[in-house]
Amino acid sequence: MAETLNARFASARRNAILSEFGNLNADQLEAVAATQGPLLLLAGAGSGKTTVVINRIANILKYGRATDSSDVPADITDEDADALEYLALHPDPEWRKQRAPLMELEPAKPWQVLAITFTNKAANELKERLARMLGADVALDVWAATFHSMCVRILRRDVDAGGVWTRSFTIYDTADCQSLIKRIVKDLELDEKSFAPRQVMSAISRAKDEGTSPEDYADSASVAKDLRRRDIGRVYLEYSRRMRSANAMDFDDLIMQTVRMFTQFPHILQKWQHQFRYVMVDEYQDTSKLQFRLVSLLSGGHGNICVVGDEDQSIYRFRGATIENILGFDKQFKHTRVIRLEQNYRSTETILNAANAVVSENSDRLGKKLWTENGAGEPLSLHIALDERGEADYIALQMMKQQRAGLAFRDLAVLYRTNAQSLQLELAMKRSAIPYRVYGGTRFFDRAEVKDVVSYLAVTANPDDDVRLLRIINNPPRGLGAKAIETLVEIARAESLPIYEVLRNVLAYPELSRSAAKLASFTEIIEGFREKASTLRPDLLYDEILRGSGYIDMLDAKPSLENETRKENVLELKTSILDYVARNPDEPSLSAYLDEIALYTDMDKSDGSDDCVQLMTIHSAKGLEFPVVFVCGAEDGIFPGQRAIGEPEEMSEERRLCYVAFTRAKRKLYVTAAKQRMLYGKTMNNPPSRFLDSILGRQRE
DNA sequence: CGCACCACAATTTTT
DNA sequence: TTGTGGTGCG
Repeated sequence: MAETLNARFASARRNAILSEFGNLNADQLEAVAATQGPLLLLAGAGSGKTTVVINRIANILKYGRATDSSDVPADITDEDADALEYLALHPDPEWRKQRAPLMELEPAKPWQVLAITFTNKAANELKERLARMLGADVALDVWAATFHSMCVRILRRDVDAGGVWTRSFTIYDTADCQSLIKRIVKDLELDEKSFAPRQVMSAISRAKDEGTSPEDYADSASVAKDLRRRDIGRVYLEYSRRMRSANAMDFDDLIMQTVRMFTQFPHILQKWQHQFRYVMVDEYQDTSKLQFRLVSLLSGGHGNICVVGDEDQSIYRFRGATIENILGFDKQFKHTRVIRLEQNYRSTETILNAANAVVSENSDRLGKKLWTENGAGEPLSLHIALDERGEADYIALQMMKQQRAGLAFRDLAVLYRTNAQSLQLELAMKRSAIPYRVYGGTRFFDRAEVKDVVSYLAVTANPDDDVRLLRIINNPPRGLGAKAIETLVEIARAESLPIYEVLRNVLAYPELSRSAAKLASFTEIIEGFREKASTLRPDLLYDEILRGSGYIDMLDAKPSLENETRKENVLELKTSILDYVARNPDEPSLSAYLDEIALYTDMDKSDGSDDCVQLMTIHSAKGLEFPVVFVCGAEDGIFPGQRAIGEPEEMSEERRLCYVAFTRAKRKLYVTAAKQRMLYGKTMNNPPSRFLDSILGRQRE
């Protein structure tokens, strides 16, 4: 008797709760309800994935595990079950509120929910949507973050346990790391041509991803008698040393050191495992091995791990992402439930068929077929122009047509494989007077002048930051010659000290006597900033730095158009500091601001407000949608790229990239190519993309 | 120390 | 073709 009441109650409870999440299809509801244990959510493009993620979190926060458990309170009655059954059918808010306690089963606190996203932008959107649903106070306490920002938060609390880094460690961006590597390659007297910073860095990055230490790396090289690997191992070792000495971490370190800390100190791991009752990872198809390790560690306490992704949209292999994570999830986590979201709400049948046709040639898939109720819609337009200029003009012409037909410019997007293709498109937009915006390209924080002034801030926060210190020690010029700086660096190396330590005791080194006065005056400037940093608000400190360093004076000294732009950028940084201060009025700190800009390249003013057509690479279009999409450069050699042809793995990724490109379109898709194209000063005659054959159902021999 | 000139390379990119 | 980075000269 009690048995049936309990079952009736649990089932009614589930229905009552789910009735609150209207507008979801059966699969989506299933996903929202599945709160416990490992869950693999295969969400095709345009399948309402984000909505499901938001609602699932809301369910966890409001009702805990109630929709996924047969546990019921001991003292329930038939009336209670009746009430819930009534609620499932009659969405009366008053009633619902009254009966809420009946529906709850250990609701989670906001800070017990961890939602890892691919970008900061996505994390913010998640928080905003949660705030609208549940209130800002709840949303703010949910851990919605990228892998990197989550790790920073964790490390800032606990990293000092290891005794290597302090909690005020500095984050190096890619350019900082490359300049360090370049210096090391020089110092080790390796050939700078065959050890390009870029390549060395990606080798080191791969080693870190595989959990290989510098020592192991060098060992494996000597076993294999691989000379190049041995040398890279030497660079890797020295790189790690100097990063530690500078109290700095690169992006990979943020994750690797978190994993290391967790393995080394089980009590720290347990603390975090305990905190995160629910762990969610979005864009799981683009996670790396190291990230997988981190996810398994973090979710190892409660075992509630939900990953969301689409193996057909895995497009970041070049960056260490491994599609194996999503393909093997159900083997890594026992008793995984798999839910597929295959109904597409975004595109027409025509568009989906084209996308499916291309990606269905891949073998590394879990299998999934998108379908839609949207109907066939407009036919695809394929256009092969004479050259890239003709292609761009065709696109501009079609854009004008679409606009006359009633679409806004912002509804139109051009997607290309490589940034180099944007130039001709821009020119065509200009010729046709179409307002446009190019996404990507050089970012604000990558500009030299911005890096300079940020370096002043960074050195003020952490004077052991050698890379940034070297960037500014003679910038603006202070009469320090290359040899003086070289001597300084050598002393620091010989003594295994940060450069700044040598500077502080400059008089103790006779080799530096000739430049001692100049070095001391630099040290004095920095000391002055450091003193002020403890009392001054970051924006005021910044004013002080611009003046005290002589940077603004330097720009003013030689008025030119270029220097005007630089000054604008330097002042724009102040805007960003002020913005940070406004968002953190209680305790604005310099180091927290530096964290933010290290992890936030996305200061991009995303004005959806101005009416421009949008030009971007396919990669940066991931997650976006547009009524009309132009995919250009559909030629073998461009898309798929030359490097991918003949490489099955790479070809798979290019097909997925094509799938991503096509599924951005809601109503109409254009695919264009050029018979002849100038690239890097060379004219090439590329055949039309093999992807066109897939779309048209043709075989190529 | 700054500027001019030449060589050279060059998917995709967020953190 | 374009941009960047290194070298050499004034």
